[in-house]
Amino acid sequence: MYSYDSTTFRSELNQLGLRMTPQRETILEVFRELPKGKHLSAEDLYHHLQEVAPERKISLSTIYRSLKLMTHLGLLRELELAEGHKHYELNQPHPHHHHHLVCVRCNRTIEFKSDSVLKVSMKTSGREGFHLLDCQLTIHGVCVEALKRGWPSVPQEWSCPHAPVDE
Amino acid sequence: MYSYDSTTFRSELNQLGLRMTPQRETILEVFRELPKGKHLSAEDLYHHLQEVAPERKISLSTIYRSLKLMTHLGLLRELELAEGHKHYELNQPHPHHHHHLVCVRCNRTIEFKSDSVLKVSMKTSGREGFHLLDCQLTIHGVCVEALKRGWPSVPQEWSCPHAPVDE
DNA sequence: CGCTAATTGAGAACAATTAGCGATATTCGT
DNA sequence: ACGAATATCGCTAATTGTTCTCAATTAGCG
Repeated sequence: MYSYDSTTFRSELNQLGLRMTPQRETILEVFRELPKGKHLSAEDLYHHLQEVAPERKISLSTIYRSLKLMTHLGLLRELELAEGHKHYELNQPHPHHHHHLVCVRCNRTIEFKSDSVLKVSMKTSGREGFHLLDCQLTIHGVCVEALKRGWPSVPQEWSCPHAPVDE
Repeated sequence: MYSYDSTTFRSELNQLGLRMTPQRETILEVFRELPKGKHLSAEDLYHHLQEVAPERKISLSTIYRSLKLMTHLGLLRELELAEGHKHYELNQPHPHHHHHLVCVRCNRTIEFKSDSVLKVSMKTSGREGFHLLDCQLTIHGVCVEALKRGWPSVPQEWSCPHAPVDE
């Protein structure tokens, strides 16, 4: 296992004068059991619990509070994948750390890994004297399916097409 | 000048059956004159106009509509810098294209450039058959000042510190 | 110039998130 | 274990950022 377990979570909370609660434990558990590549919004999590384990239902407020806390603690990663609301996933260390490619038309999301992005992030944060927490490369594009479907025309002058041509 | 001018904007609009309006022109102008490294939210833009050029005041609805349109057209870039609301800046082609390093405590934002991120993005989108629109690497960290000020402790097990150690 | 459809402004409507507040439950010292 | 101190919970109401509705206006084109 490569990410937080309940015990580590508890001691980290206690170090900060915070407490472990069944709710927090439940939320961590849900994220740990989430299939790879899935991420949940607050609502998603709320409904998921209601369906899968109604006896462990957690109020929306608590969910919001916990997601924020756990993100702040580095347990979770907050994703902004252009769907209007935030999504969360476990924040995993290196070999599992990944980024996202998103189709701006159909919202399809693909995960990918990149050591060079990690390196750039470490180098940059180091140079600026930052303590690195997380780095997310989000690529926006249009997938072939969406293009075929004749979605609104794609403009010509984008930033990335002007990227260096070598390599 | 490396980005859209009003004329290009107009013809692009017209090609799509849309119209150039004083409001849209004003908004483009504001962004073009914005100092490097600054980005505005919808509210920011609204108030900026009210102060700087009250006679050209634009309604909030129109601002939201225009920001969305211009982002969709590729003129603007939508930034999610963890401040709760979206910020916008001109979307600039290669040598000016950049990414952001953000302090999660004080919200200070530093821009930086990276060819390797561009390359990763082009390669990844190409491999998945995506038409590349924009790529943004956002690094979250804590700056030294914030650390010194004794902000809430920083957790130990982060994702990026586990990154490959070679170089 | 005049027609048609895109656009605007104002406010209402929305959806996601947060705050306030008693009631409850976890932690820690004993 | 027990009990005090206080973090946390769930509820509801409030806020925030953003979108929608619709009548009035205006850009684009012949």
